[in-house]
Amino acid sequence: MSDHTEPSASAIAAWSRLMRVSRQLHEAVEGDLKAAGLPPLEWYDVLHELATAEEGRLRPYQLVDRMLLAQYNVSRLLQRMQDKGLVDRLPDDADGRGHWVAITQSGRAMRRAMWAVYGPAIARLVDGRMDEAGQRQIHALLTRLGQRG
Amino acid sequence: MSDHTEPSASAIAAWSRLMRVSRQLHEAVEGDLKAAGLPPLEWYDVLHELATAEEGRLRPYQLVDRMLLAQYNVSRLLQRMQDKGLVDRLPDDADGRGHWVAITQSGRAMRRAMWAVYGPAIARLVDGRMDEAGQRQIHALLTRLGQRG
DNA sequence: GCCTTCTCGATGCAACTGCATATATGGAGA
DNA sequence: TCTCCATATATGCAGTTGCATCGAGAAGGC
Repeated sequence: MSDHTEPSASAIAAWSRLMRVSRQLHEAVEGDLKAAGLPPLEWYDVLHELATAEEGRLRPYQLVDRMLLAQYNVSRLLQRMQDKGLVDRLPDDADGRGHWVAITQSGRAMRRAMWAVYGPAIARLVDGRMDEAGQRQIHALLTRLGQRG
Repeated sequence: MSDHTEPSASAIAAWSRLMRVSRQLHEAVEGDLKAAGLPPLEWYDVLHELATAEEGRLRPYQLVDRMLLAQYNVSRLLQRMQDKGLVDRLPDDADGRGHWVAITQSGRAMRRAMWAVYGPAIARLVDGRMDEAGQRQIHALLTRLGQRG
């Protein structure tokens, strides 16, 4: 589709829009959470992954894979969340190198509290601006962009 | 389009895909730049804004507006870039509170060097994965999402 | 068993960010 | 002019990130 060196004008336009809009929307949600005295979005992602995982627990490396976060970043994020009592670390009897990270009751409550802000934000920013057909279209197009190949 | 509280399933799907793919692509480009020993993407944005501005210069607050960055962040980013000789600060005779930030020759060279990596990355990640029709479509849809309203 | 290599996770240090606030000038109005 | 508020930019401090590396256990070959 190109000489693989100089991007097309339409690719540059799509790229810039993607970078700008995604950051803008991300910050809008972060702002809502902060205004409600809640922790950042990535805490929600962790809690969500854990809550929907088998037995409410995952190994840290699984979180690294699912969240596209650096390993050291996950390590410290979990430490902070544990300090707040939202997750627990439990030994993994089958693998002495690591441990399980399990969501606590307090963590489940925090997930609900965050969703009470996050959900309406998505409703406002996405449902409020685009009908379902557009949403499906953008989902499909972004999926193509995310495909490595 | 909704009760403005609970987002639709398609909105959640579009949202997650947007957050995930934009971050993934951003990191891919940052990785390319880092591998080439070049500074981060936002340095390119500053250099681009300055290079295309009247007389190659802008006031810091104009960069804040165009780049959706926090004021204190721009202040320090410019300091770092000045330390590397990529921009200069010049007094603004008409407004003693601030100053002009001007791109240097070295800054223009850095912009070219970064584009030599950035451009091909966009070509690979966008042109390589989607034809022009798709690119235009995603641009249009994202523009709608970015519209406050 | 023993060695080598790989995987999992944590951490010291430097760089960067966010928040609150400081400094200085501009501008409007009494 | 003097006062008061707004705008432009910088900065101290605490919290977070990135990078490199470390230590410990797992896994495979011999």
